[in-house]
Amino acid sequence: MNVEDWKSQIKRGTLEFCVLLLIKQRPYYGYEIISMLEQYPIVAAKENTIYPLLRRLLKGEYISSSWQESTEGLPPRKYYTITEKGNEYLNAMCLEWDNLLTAISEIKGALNYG
Amino acid sequence: MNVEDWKSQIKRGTLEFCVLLLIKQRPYYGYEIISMLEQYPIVAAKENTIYPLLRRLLKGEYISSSWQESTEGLPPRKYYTITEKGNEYLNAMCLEWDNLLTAISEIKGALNYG
DNA sequence: TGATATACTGTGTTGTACGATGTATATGCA
DNA sequence: TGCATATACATCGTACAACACAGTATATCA
Repeated sequence: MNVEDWKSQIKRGTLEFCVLLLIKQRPYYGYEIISMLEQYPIVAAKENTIYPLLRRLLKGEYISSSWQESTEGLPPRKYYTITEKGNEYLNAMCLEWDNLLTAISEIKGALNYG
Repeated sequence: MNVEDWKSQIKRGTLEFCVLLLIKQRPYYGYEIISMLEQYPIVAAKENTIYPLLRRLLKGEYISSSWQESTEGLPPRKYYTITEKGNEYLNAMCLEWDNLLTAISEIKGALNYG
């Protein structure tokens, strides 16, 4: 039990949240998601985490996928698009995320006024 | 995979964070922590979650405990106090928590400007 | 031959949340 | 006496996401 372990635990759920927030914006392909998240070490994750996550979201029909040929002779890319079900899921997540921020903020506040 | 599952996942790490934030304020006993967290459904947890968590924190020496007799004939209470090591751990968590909020905020921001 | 970018797969481990259940003390009610 | 309720702590087993480690495959460029 240390801060590194905690950072790994805190990603549970948050990673899924981040990925859906990205895909809601526009279609993303897997490698692109990994690169985007790398910018933020606290939510960075490698292939062995992101691809299973994308597969779970596909299976739950929160996202859909389609292959696109690359223009520069690169391997084709699988683009992921959010579905209507995914949008509803994400909206529910956003509400719960706000609840979480409120809860932690108030618990922290008790440190000053409790 | 649904919002209820996600709420359970999001508690990973956050619960530990909340418990330490509470205990930093003043000594708390287990049942009191459970009652406090019940006020916020997103971080609410039962005995089977909180007591193992407290035992892990004790084992890691992030908190210490002492039994106190109850004044009204109720069962004795085990009070938990944060240690110096626990304070350092909590400070590191606070920094990472801010990183997380920044990351999610910027990823959300990409929805508007990206 | 090697590096880089893209894209996906598989095995096994770890650790936390949580369902279910148990132990124990004291009060209140019929 | 019997039963419910509140308080207070504990144990057992399961599910699952993150992740370490490793591998497969295509295509470009030096």
